Amino acid sequence: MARKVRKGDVAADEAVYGAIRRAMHLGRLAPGTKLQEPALARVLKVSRERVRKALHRLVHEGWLTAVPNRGTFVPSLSVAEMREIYDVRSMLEAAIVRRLSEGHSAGAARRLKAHIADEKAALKINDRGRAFELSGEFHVLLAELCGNDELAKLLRGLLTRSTMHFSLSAPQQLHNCAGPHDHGDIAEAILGGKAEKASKLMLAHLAGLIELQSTHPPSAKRSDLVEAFRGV
Amino acid sequence: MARKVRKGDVAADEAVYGAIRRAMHLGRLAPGTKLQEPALARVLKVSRERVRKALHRLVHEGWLTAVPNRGTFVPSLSVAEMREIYDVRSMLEAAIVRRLSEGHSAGAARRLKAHIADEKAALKINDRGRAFELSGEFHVLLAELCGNDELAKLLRGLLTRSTMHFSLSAPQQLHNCAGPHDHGDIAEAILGGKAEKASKLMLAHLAGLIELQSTHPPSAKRSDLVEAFRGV
DNA sequence: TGTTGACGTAATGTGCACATTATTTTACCA
DNA sequence: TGGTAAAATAATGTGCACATTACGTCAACA
Repeated sequence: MARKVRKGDVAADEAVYGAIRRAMHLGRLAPGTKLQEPALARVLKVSRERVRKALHRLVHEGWLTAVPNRGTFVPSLSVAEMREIYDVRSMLEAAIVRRLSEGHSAGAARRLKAHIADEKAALKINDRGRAFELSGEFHVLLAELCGNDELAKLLRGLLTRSTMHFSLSAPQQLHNCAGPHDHGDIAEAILGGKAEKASKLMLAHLAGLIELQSTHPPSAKRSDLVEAFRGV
Repeated sequence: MARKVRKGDVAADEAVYGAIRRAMHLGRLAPGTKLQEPALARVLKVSRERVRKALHRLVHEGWLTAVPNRGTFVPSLSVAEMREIYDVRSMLEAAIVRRLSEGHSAGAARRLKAHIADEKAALKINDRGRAFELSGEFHVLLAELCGNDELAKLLRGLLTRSTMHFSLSAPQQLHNCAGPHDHGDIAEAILGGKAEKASKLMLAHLAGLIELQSTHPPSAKRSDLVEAFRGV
């Protein structure tokens, strides 16, 4: 990040924004942690204003919660909120797989097969981190294959928010999806044109994720900022 | 708005944000209009920093588009983007009415009936503005009746974005919904427990809206800022 | 006359200093 | 010793001044 800072440097903004998001995604920032602007500016080696801008953006996007004159905090997503998000995802993703089952391009089928192969490979060599990442991207991929950018963007936001409190609690020993072969089954149903089956499988898959996450209540301990942003 | 500006004054921020959103909703700001910070600060009688904050928020929420070192502009929503948004709405709202048809509380039924009555009353006395407002709220109401806050919040964003380029082009002589009795029919199907029929009606309703909006291409003329924010 | 170049003006982006508020520490008293 | 209040400290919020960039104007030249 040792670049010359010029006017309108969107890369620096993105770097700060990305660093915080990455730290959250890696589970380095426990819910309830206060993100102090001076401390963050020191750790990330940027000005306080840049930190402020990134924090405001993250608040607007729902990643963080701001309390006036108090500061910005990592939210403690309740189980109820999580269930609501999964509920919305169920509506959208059921419609997505149904639509894909009823018709998709040859390129879509190829990308889908390639992704499933990647996931299996990652599981085979026991690469937890990669498998976790890919399992999340699977759901985004399905949205992208519909050819609707708005849909993909929306689902990406829902996915990251729904997996947030999960990855915040215990990201090391988790797998992003209940059954490792769930994705393969869903893809198979889509490629076979079985709309109802694909829809049912997706709903069951998401229901399984809710159960899995509900059993992992997030811990209450606060995180240290210097530790959290080590190498992100 | 003649208040003493104190530390952490969230009301002032909200006022600026609301003024811009209201001006857009009223169709005062034509697509392509540049929102200059000094001019806005003069018109709204606030500091430039406050305007900047509001603009950044509106950009992050998708209402405006920012070009680095160039400024912030009222976006020209293409027909393709509009269709994508309506596509997502179709997925969600079909699921919503299906769910409501399969079961809802007595209070939900009462609120739904009351809303339909309000809409009919507004149409009867030919109150275009009120009818326009209510017709939009109908869709949000359905989401709210599901008891899922995340869902309602999401749909509200989609609704405002989808009606944006419409209200930007010719908001005066428009009705927000294709058939004036569409909402009544949908509500009737929901209250009668006819899930499939309600779903079909909603999809047809949204399809009609797309057609209606596709025939109204937004004008290309720029807006004057002092004129746009008169009394908002 | 059309085009290109430089210059002046005005906008955006950023860091800094200060005001205000919250939090912690400390001292004092019952 | 426990509790309360006040002062010190540190954080957030805001306006301002300056640097940088884009845009419009005008003149010179082919």
